[in-house]
Amino acid sequence: MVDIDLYLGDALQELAHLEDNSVDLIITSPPYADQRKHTYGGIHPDEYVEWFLPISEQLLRVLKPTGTFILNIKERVVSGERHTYVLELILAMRKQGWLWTEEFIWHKKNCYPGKWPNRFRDTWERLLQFNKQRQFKMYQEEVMVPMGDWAQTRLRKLSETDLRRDESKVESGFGKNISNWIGRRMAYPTNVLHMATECGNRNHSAAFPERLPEWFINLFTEEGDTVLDPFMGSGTSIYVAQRIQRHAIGIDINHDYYSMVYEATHPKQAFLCEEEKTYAANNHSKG
Amino acid sequence: MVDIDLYLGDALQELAHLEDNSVDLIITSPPYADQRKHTYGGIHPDEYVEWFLPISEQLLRVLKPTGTFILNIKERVVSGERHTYVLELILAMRKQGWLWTEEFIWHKKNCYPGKWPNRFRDTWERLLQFNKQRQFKMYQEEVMVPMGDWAQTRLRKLSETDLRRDESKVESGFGKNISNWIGRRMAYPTNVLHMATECGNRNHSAAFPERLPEWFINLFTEEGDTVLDPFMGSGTSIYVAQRIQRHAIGIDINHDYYSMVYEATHPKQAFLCEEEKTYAANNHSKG
DNA sequence: CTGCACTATGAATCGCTAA
DNA sequence: GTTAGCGATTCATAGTGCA
Repeated sequence: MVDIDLYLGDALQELAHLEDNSVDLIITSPPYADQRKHTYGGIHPDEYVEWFLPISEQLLRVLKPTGTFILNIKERVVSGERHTYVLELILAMRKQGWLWTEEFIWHKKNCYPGKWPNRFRDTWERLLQFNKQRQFKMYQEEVMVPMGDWAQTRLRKLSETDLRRDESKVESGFGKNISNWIGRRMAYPTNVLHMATECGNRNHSAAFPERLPEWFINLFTEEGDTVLDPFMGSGTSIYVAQRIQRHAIGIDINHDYYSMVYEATHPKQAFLCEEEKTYAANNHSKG
Repeated sequence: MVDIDLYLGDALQELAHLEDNSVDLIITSPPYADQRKHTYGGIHPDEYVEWFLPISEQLLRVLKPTGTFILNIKERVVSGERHTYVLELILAMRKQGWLWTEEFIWHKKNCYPGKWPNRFRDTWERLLQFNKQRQFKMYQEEVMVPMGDWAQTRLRKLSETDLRRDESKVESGFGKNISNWIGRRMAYPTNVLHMATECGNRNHSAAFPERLPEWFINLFTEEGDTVLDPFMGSGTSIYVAQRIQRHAIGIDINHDYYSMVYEATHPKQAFLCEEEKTYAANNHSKG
């Protein structure tokens, strides 16, 4: 069984314990900005960038050159406006040395109902992808999705246009190198992720559903790679990382969260010491 | 029939002809950076903000205090990174006096295919909502969508094909026969819009499908209100505005586009002079 | 009018090579 | 060095025509 390292404490301080260039994937959902001063994790919107930059500097240090940082974030509405701290954060992180490679959209399908006089329900969040360099590890085949039904009839006989487009040098498009398409059942996904928010978890509200970190962990890491979540909360990404055989590192300042994740990820430790290989093999079908 | 004002020329110069506080809704899709070079000359990503700010200043001037500005835009990839001109534009427009009220996501279900070593297909674009003040006109009831339960049971009785065809209807409420759903259980939509790009239309490529401007025009204006598109292109928003009885103002620098939109929006002018009411009524089924 | 097959096409990006 | 051009790669949808 792969290791799990859990740290109880402030993200900035605990990150100092990690070595340079040691993490393959950072995926986290930091505490959202909050105007209430004294709630857990609440950072005032106007101070958000200032608060996060030292942390992202540490993250830049611990991430391998080929690694990826996925930041789940969404700006709050303040005084009827979307606050700009996320935009400013992206610009500031670029100055820090990060590359803003991509922005995925998480479309939350079963978002809670609600109505406001001049605003609809907010059913999406940003999943910002940052990298240290243009070349990074990505295992696209691990997250392929079934093609639409259209493919069955469509690929049986390519249309006139499909063939013509192949000949035409100007128009690019479907039909080039048709051999690639014979028997193709799966397609590459897009940068929009449709996932319902988790509602089955009774005891705690997870930041995101398991499928979300699972998707990114499969996309950006191999078995045995290291996944870091510096704001693990209820530990969804840590738990998923363990399940699919990644080395997980989790940090949280809240003792209840820390204990809960520790318990969940260290079940029957003594028993498993001798049986880890077997356990790991059997556990594969669980995903 | 409501008026249509078309201007042939540069957006910045033609906007000067419009009066202060005279427009209820601005909806436009300006040329993206380095895109559409043949018609708009192509704006370099690094100069995009600088190029757009004088235009947005004019837009701020002509928009009514209760009006809304919807800006359709997406940053392109430059050297493996998402360029930051859109983020910078939002920050700069706020300094200009705009409020960044909301960001809708347009999920383009049929995006262009493609595969790259470190990137998936880009299936979404931003629809930035800007306002002059916190209180603006919004007619939320005009864009309600059928609710889950009822839609599910109703659709289950339909054939496989119908089900597939109507999926978009259920998700987004942008179905054509939306009137059939009125009186059923309706819900307010979200800030994620699921719509395919237009694909059947030969001869001209529209920036967005008709249902997109239609949705925003219904949401932010009443009959007789004024809708402005300073980069009308093939005129989708102008045409829709006319169809649903809004006063439309369109600007484009390209003579072919101008002529095409003029022809399309001024059919059989002489005949219609006497029969405009009848024509308008009959024309409803055209959509 | 419905069901089905067929067709056209959409704001793309990367890496290599030539100038 | 720097840029510009071009080949290679890749899906999903709506409209049309016809039985």
